[in-house]
Amino acid sequence: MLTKEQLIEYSEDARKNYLDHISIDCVVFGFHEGQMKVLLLKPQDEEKWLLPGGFVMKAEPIEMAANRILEERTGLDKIFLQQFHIFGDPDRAKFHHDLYKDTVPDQQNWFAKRFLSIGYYALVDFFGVVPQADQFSELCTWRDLDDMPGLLLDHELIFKTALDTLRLQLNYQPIGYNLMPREFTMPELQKLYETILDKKLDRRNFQRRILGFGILNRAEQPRKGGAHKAPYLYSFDLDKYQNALTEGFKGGW
Amino acid sequence: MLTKEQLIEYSEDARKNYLDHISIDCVVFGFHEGQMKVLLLKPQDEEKWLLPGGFVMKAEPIEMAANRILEERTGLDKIFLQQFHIFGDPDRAKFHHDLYKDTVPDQQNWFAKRFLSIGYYALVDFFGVVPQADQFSELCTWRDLDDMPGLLLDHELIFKTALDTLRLQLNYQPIGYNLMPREFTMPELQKLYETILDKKLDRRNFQRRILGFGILNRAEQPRKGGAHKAPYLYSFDLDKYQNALTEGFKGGW
DNA sequence: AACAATGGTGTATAAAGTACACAATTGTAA
DNA sequence: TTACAATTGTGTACTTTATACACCATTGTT
Repeated sequence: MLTKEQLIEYSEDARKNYLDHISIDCVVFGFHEGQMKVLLLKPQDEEKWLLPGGFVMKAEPIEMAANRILEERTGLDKIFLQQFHIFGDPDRAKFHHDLYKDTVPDQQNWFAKRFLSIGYYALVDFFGVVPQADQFSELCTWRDLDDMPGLLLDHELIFKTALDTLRLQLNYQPIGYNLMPREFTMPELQKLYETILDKKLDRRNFQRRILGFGILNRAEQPRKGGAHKAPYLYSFDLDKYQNALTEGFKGGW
Repeated sequence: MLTKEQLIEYSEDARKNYLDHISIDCVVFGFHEGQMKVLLLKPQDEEKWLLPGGFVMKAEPIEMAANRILEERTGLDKIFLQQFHIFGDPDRAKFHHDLYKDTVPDQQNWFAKRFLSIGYYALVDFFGVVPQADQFSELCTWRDLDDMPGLLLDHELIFKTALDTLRLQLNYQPIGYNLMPREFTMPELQKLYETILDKKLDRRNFQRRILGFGILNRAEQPRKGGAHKAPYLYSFDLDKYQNALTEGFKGGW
């Protein structure tokens, strides 16, 4: 929790630089060891957590704002971002207002405003991220999708909406380039799909379908060294992948 | 075009009642005589047209704002609305700013601000709508989808995005309840789909697919009186329709 | 050498999508 | 009255896609 003075200083700064009433919240997905991860912040002196978020500078395109905000949290630039919804309930963000309402007048508290929040989801390379807390938080870290803590404000809703959108996208767009390492095996990619969809897929049918999309290149050499049969390594054909992103697939899972 | 005084008065009013920096633009689709229609406004002294739009009151949920704005333009209440994107380019709405920049100082011109616009599309009953121009416009009327005039600002982009979204929704959601009269024939419904998708569909396969969704009731009596064979009349089963809206279909066209 | 675990490939079957044919009804023209 | 065009209802063969399941190959372990 900020001191009264810190809050007022932050507020003055924000009033100068940021658009009123607009915030951005991001659901950052990563994938590691067969687990879907979400980047979360733990505010100081709070039980519940928050999605990484921020504000839009007065002359900044919103997509650029989302990128800037996530670069601060992850160290990554040029993140794959997808705007998915705007959350505009008048009471969605009374939290910071209530927190300080007795000590700081609303005029001086940037957070006392009503905020509409633009929801972005991001797909990022787990290993590329160096989580970095912001000034309100004591912790910024990955959390497993099936071990999510409670979230403040309406961030549960934002998260859930992002996940639903991602699942829908899976039906008509390729997913994975931003989440997988450069080279990966078919079972690894399948695990990603299974994690996002939260259900088992048939190994053989998955392989046929994915290969049918025609966006993968198979490496000459299989991966050696592990136990069991050596699996082939695949990588995304970026040209065809980008094309599939724009054109879209048919059908559903 | 407003006079200087009108603009200043409007601006004072708006500053009091509306959220800064946020606007709403709506793409209202109707269907009549086998043609897809969009509700457009023709501003005074302008060649190009605009989508109906407005602002969000300080304590008003955004969905309610969209509803209020459209009620003013159409006379309809409880409109089927779908938020589909937020348009946030910093330069997207410099139009009204430029128009008055020499006569009204930015401080007094509500339109001189930067606006992020929330895009909603609406599906409405063509006959239920009584188009009503706003104070900036000389005309509010339906335009054919294939006879669209030029649009101001980024409204071409907003319109196009809405149409793309609608086409996508067609793949996994029922469409039609809000666009068709209570009773309609299968060829009439097919025409709606063909118009939205802008392509011919096979009559027999369309019928099978639509009936397969299980959201239609067939009336006892076919429609009499027309030339040619009397077609059956169908209506949507609202319960099943609503359920399909939530649950969604599979596959694509 | 047998075995468990994993991965690659194939095949039979079911479901869905596509293409097309034919019969029924109704108004119009000959 | 009859032939015809236009429109609608229904069926059927074919193709493509989805699903379920079987078999073999490779590698480390026992």
